[in-house]
Amino acid sequence: MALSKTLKLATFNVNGIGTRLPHLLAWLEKEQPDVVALQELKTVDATFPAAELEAAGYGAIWHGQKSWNGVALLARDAVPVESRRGLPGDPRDEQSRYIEAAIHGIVVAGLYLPNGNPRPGPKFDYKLAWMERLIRHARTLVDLPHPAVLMGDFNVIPTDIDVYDPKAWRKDALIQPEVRAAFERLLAQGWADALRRVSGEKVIYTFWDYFRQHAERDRGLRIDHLLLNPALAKNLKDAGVDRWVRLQPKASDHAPTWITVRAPAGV
DNA sequence: ATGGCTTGTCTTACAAGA
Repeated sequence: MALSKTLKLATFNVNGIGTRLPHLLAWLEKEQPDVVALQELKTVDATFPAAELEAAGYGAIWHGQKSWNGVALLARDAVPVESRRGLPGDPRDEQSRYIEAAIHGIVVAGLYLPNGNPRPGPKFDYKLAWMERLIRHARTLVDLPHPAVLMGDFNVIPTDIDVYDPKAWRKDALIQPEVRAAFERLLAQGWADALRRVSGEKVIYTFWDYFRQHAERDRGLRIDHLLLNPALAKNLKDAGVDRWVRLQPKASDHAPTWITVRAPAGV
């Protein structure tokens, strides 16, 4: 038997793939992830940089949108086999926030959960409704015999240790009790929060805003998550955040967040 | 309570982000 192979899965909110392509390519080259979920492409399908990613060794599928949102999945030396784009449950929803594919033997859901500010208001209502649709769809994935991951920018601060100053954020949509409760209900289906599972109670941030040198001062939030179904969680090896990407000039406000897993049998 | 900064856009102001 061959030694079991390790796969690295990562999520990265690029905050505009047009501006951030050099950062993305440098990160791919250095860290060599096998599976990547991207959020906030902020570009239409026609201008997604598929050729540049192909040249870097990555097959891709993407769901763009003018100016806002937009998600993609990348596969190193492979092409993602798309199973879904867009969450079921609201045919009128035109925001590009969900894409799903089979990659290297894993069901991979890449998501960009709505921010929800300002609150209260229609954007917060949309966030809560989107979370209900995610919970309903995730129910169909969690008990699969195949490994599955939900990864992306969840725009949810799960607990007070996931924010540098809970009081400063207490009115924000990312920290509201009903948002946290919905995230807890998602986890309660059987999903493992991989960063927490690996790191215990350690403080981990994945986002630092552009104000007051928050990145350099490490005043951040943990809002990018990788949730693993039981079939994948049993293969979890390690997890982390590539904070060095956030400290580059002209960086996204998010850093790539990753796990390593033992590859599924037959991959 | 606000603003601080960054992105993309039918740009020189605005909406949206978190």
